[in-house]
Amino acid sequence: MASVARVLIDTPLPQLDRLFDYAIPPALADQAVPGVRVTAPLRVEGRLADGLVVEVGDTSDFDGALAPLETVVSPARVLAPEVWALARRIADRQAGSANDVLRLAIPRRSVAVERKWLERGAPGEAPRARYPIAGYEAGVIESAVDDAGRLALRSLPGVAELGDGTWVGRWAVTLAQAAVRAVAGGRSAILAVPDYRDQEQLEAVLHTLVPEGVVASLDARRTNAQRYAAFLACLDHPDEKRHVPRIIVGNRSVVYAPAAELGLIALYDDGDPLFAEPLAPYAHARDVALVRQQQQGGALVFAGHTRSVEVQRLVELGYLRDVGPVPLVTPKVVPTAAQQRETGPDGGRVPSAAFRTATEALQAGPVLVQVARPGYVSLLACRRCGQAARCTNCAGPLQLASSHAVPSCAWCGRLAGDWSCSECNNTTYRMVTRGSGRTAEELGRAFPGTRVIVSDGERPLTQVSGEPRTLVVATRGAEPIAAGGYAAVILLDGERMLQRESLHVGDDCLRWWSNAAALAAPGASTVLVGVGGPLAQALTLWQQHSYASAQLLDRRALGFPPALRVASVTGKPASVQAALEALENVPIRDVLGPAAVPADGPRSLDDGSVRAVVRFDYAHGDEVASALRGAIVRQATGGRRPPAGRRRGRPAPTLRVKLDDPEIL
DNA sequence: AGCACGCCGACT
DNA sequence: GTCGGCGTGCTC
Repeated sequence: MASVARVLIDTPLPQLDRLFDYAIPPALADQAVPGVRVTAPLRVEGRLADGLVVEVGDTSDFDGALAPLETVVSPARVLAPEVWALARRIADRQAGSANDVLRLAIPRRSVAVERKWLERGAPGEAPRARYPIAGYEAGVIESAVDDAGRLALRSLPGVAELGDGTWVGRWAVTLAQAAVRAVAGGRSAILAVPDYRDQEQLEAVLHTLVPEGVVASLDARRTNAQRYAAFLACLDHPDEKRHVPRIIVGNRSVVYAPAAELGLIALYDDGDPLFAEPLAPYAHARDVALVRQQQQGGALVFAGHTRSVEVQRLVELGYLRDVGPVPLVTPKVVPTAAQQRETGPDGGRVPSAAFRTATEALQAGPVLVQVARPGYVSLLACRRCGQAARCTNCAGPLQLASSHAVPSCAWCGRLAGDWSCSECNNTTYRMVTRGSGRTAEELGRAFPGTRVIVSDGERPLTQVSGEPRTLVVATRGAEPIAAGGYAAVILLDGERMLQRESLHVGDDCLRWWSNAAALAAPGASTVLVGVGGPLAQALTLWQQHSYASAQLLDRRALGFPPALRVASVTGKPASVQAALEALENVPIRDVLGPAAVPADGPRSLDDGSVRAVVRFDYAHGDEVASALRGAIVRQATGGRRPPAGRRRGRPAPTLRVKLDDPEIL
């Protein structure tokens, strides 16, 4: 019987982010096993901290006398050994705390849910059926799953019908089948998708392939109790003797799911910004998946209609194998030059070629129109001089929520009923961009006898019927699936989407367009309005990987990620300075800044923060992370603290480090 | 975070 | 001579 427990204390303090040894009292000897929640005294007898037993043994490196564990909270082993290894590695890589990672990996405890789980017997039987995975070279995905292959998988465009009349993207069928292959081989699979609409598709397919208890869903749209129940469903019940393989589906944090004997970890559409974790330590799900596959083995699949620059880099390094459909399947995409616009009943927004395509296709089935912005009208400008209308309070852009609404500021929300132009004092404005609501009104007039359905970020639809004379207006990313596929897809706002200023606008647009085009019926046309050049070419030829490859070349030339890595260091000038000094003996490439912060938009202008961006090579990631981590710990312990009187508001960390922040630059 | 230890100014 | 200031450091 082990006498020493190594415990991770549940605390946000960076200086306590290590294991503490405790003596296991004889009374707890058979309960204090790796993975269970415990309470233990810390520093002062009488003060108890929560913690997790990471491992047990008979010796300790600690010089003093070990304090005894106080209690074992529950027999549920919520911290699986492989999840601990992953959390430790990710925390180190991101200059963060393992506790922060585990907050994403383990839901808060719910006593009632846990009791129910413990009382119930262990269910689950592995499916034996095998399904040939269609659309690719025979056996190529199967053997990758069987032999721990690493794939950059080009998903099949198009939609597929399940037995019960629901339709899903064909990508979902491929990934579900790959997961079933893993489970049939006795190992678990993790399938990570950007949002719940993608997740519903995967679940629908899996429902037709495997028995109920095999699939666990860990999505964030549920209450904590539901999430904890789903989490426990992934664990082997204490009474269960054998390991039950499962298919675990979820959003970005599912990459931390407890899955012993992992056969497959797959991400769909890894370029979607939803895979970037907004909570410390800000690890991207793609990176977590890469690390986990290295640690735990099994197959690794990045699937999607587009190729992220990050995955393309790994393909070109030979780390991932590029696998595409056989035979080749490509949607029919027609670019339309911008100048062909004619003024018509639609207000001149839809060029004649696209108009003809839509009119014709509406007789055969539903037509998808993809637009850029949600809501009604997003921006206003002076009717006389064209100057953009801005808030007098914070200079944010003014917007209109409905046709009769008073303009309001998009940033601070202030109403601007008394607006006048800052240039010419004119008080009348006009609309310069049109959202899905406005477009729906216009298109309804342009296509008489047509039913118009709107799907946007606020009210997204999952599925529409295959009825003809249905026009579906959707903002990018909120396109519903049409039964049988759309008879035509019109990508309307390409020009405007490209106007955003960002390092990866091109990648984002190509992703939005490709994902929409993938919803078309076989042989149906997709019209890209008003965009030419390499992006239009990549979409037309359905060669998104070529665009990613060209992007990678650009990034190399510019010294931007993912050609190299970056760390942003934000905080008070003195803290940032100290962090940069900690990097003095680390072979970084260079430091940009520290510059006065334009960091997080209009909110944080007055807090006096600065930000520096450190660029470094992949080979030196560990050194950079540990040096920055040192600076964080030093600043948490050494530095003088705010005066005794407690300050209002949240404590605003004086030093924040983000590695590989996709929003940087 | 808390909380104790530790080495310099006004006090019975 | 001591009581107590909060700067510095530790938490099994």
